[in-house]
Amino acid sequence: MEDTLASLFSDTSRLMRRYFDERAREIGITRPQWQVLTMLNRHEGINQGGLAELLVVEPITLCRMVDRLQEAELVERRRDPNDRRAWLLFLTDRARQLLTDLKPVGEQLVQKAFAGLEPGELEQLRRALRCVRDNLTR
Amino acid sequence: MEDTLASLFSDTSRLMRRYFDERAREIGITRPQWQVLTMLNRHEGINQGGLAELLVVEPITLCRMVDRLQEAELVERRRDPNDRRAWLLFLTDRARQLLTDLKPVGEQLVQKAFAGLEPGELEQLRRALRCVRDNLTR
DNA sequence: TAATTATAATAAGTATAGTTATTAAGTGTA
DNA sequence: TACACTTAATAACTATACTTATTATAATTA
Repeated sequence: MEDTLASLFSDTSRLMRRYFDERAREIGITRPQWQVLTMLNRHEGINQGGLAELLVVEPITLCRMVDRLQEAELVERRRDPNDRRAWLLFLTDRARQLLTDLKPVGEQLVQKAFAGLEPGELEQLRRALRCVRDNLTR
Repeated sequence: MEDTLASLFSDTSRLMRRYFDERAREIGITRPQWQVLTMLNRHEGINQGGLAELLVVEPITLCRMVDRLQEAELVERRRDPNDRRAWLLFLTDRARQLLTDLKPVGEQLVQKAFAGLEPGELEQLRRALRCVRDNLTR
């Protein structure tokens, strides 16, 4: 089996999602939702378009995720006083508690996924991935 | 911005999918469908469970994809004469033509994604990804 | 100022990917 | 042989992610 880079990429990312989701489910959240909350935690008050861009996702995708997160009382939409088209996004207290609970799950995933790789190899991996991301970002 | 490995992984794989899908659409196929056909090309006559395992996907996911591929006359299901529960999968001539048309798309994606990385770096990247995959495979 | 263009959000529709549960058919064992 | 167990496929449901198209509002330009 030749293990092309492309197939290695899709396999590893699917496996990471699967691992995280299995553990996050009992806490009541999915990995993409957790990514939204994490990013929002660092940029509270951002609007949907801006958050979509940070997450490298289409605006409609984020819109639907915010719908569900709002329904779950994890995210609050407030009107932007300066732009009546836009919503500003905020975490609820419940979301902050969830993030605290999920921190060890994320850490364990990273530990398990990258076990056996030296710090230098990890740094090289990070550099290669950044390069790929920049090559494909338009 | 810290660029965690986990977020770099999900960003790069999403960007790769996006790039491929944009170009494959006019040919009338999605990236996961193309992966199914490619794998099937190497393992014609395999059953659905076996193909799902090769693709690191749940059987139900593959089942639905084969439904659509069959509808598009790209895949043919034939009964396994030795196991009446199972289907054996075969490519149609239309699928073979598609694969020929898509080959340069895949090659261009790889070229664009990994531009600027030395052969040694690519080999190291492949090794790291294999390690991650094996760490997470159960 | 009026018309045009751009932007923010979202609707409708489809594909992928997972969950649990079900059906049908093999396999093994008492 | 009869029963339990396993396996192959799939149904129903949900979440993510994309497409094109629409609505409302802002910004720009003629």
